[in-house]
Amino acid sequence: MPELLSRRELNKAATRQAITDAALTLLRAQGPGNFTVEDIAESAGISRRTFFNYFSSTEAALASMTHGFLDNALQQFRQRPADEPILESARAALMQLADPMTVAPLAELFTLTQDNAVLSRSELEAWDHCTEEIISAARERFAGTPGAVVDELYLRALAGSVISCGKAAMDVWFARCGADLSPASLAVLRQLLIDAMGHLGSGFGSPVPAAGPSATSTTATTHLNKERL
Amino acid sequence: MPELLSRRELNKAATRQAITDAALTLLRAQGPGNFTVEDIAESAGISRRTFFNYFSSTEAALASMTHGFLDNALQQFRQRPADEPILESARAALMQLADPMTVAPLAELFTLTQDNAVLSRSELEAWDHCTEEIISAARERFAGTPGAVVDELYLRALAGSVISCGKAAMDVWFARCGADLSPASLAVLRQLLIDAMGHLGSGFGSPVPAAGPSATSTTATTHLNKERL
DNA sequence: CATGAAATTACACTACGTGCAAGTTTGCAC
DNA sequence: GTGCAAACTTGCACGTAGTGTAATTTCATG
Repeated sequence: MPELLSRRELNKAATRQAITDAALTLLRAQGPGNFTVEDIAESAGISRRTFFNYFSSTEAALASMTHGFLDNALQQFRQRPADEPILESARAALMQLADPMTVAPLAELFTLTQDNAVLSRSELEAWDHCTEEIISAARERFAGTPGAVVDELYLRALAGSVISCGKAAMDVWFARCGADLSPASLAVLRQLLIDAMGHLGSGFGSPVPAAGPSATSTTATTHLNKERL
Repeated sequence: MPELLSRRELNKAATRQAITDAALTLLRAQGPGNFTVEDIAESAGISRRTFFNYFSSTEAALASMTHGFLDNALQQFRQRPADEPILESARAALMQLADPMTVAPLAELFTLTQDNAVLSRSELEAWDHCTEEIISAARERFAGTPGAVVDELYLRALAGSVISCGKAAMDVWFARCGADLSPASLAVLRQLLIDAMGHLGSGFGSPVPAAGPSATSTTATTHLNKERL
């Protein structure tokens, strides 16, 4: 009776989930750096060795949330029509992130680890990994148009900049709203993402975001400054 | 007889240098991950414990080169006139990197570590650290103009994008030219940096770099593709 | 149920990173 | 120079990370 997912795969998924849950619980309770892999394993009901069969480190286990978050955005990007301007595709993909269910784990993770060097390092790695995937996705898209010569520099500079803008928007949002997930807060995040992509699309011509033809960009970002960054 | 640098500081600088030299030598000889901190310490003529008084890990010792490299660029940025367009300042600062003496250590480090996860992680951290510093520098610059409201999102998105473009240019350059430090190769790097900043300044409007008013941008980047990335 | 593949586990081992308490070097005042 | 205090180095011990290996258990399939 072959189901969609075999027993083995279900077990693995459950174990994986148990590990990340246990890691997050311990992070909440003890704070970063105050618990060991053994603690996680015990809390997840597995052996220390099994933990390492799933993740190479504590940080990797926690960063899997960020990976899931970014994979979500990447999936959105891949589904955009190929003839759409690429910056518009990126904007639309990033917009999907301003969803309560999506950002919630990342927001908490951010607040819990923002002052921890070794953990933010894994976050960096996750963003970088996403950049590489965007490069692949964009390369495939351009390769679809026949006869086009793909400029590797263009791809990499673009993908890196898009990710940087997404990261900048989230950083500012976290600094401004903390872990607030209210509709108003998420609206701020959306506007920040729009504004950041607006800056990118207009070549960073002016610190005051010029309202694009399609974006009714209220200058919500220019009124607040001196945030805790 | 108080010299410019006291004996203590000279000794520390020498030890620090001995450590990084030893680490680089071992990296060349054994390859990444095939030597220990103890090996470095012995090669540098110090104890294992002393190594950790200077660097928190092997990767940190090696990443100090990248830090020096990027600090150089940052210094250039800070020296640009405050009324200059900020993207032009960034372009000028990045241009300083295309200097044989400056890129040589970084180029070698890159070729030696490009397929090593744990080492490139430290490189990422160095670039991120530089981003934060650029944000500070740019914030100070804008704060200089009286009455200006500093848009934190603009700052962070801009700094991140500039760094991403610099990184993209170096990545493409390494992929294309390897560790070649000939004048021709460095000219390629300069052109890549110019083109990347051109893309950024024009809002990534077209994959073909539009020759800016001041840049005689031959489209050197569009002819080659399928590089080993 | 029998059999083999896949996953978990215990165990051992190397290396990392740090606290601590010595010992050594340097700077400074007398 | 002598003495002293601060800075630096070193050895030691300890807990933890991460990995290889071999034995054991769990699952799928005939």
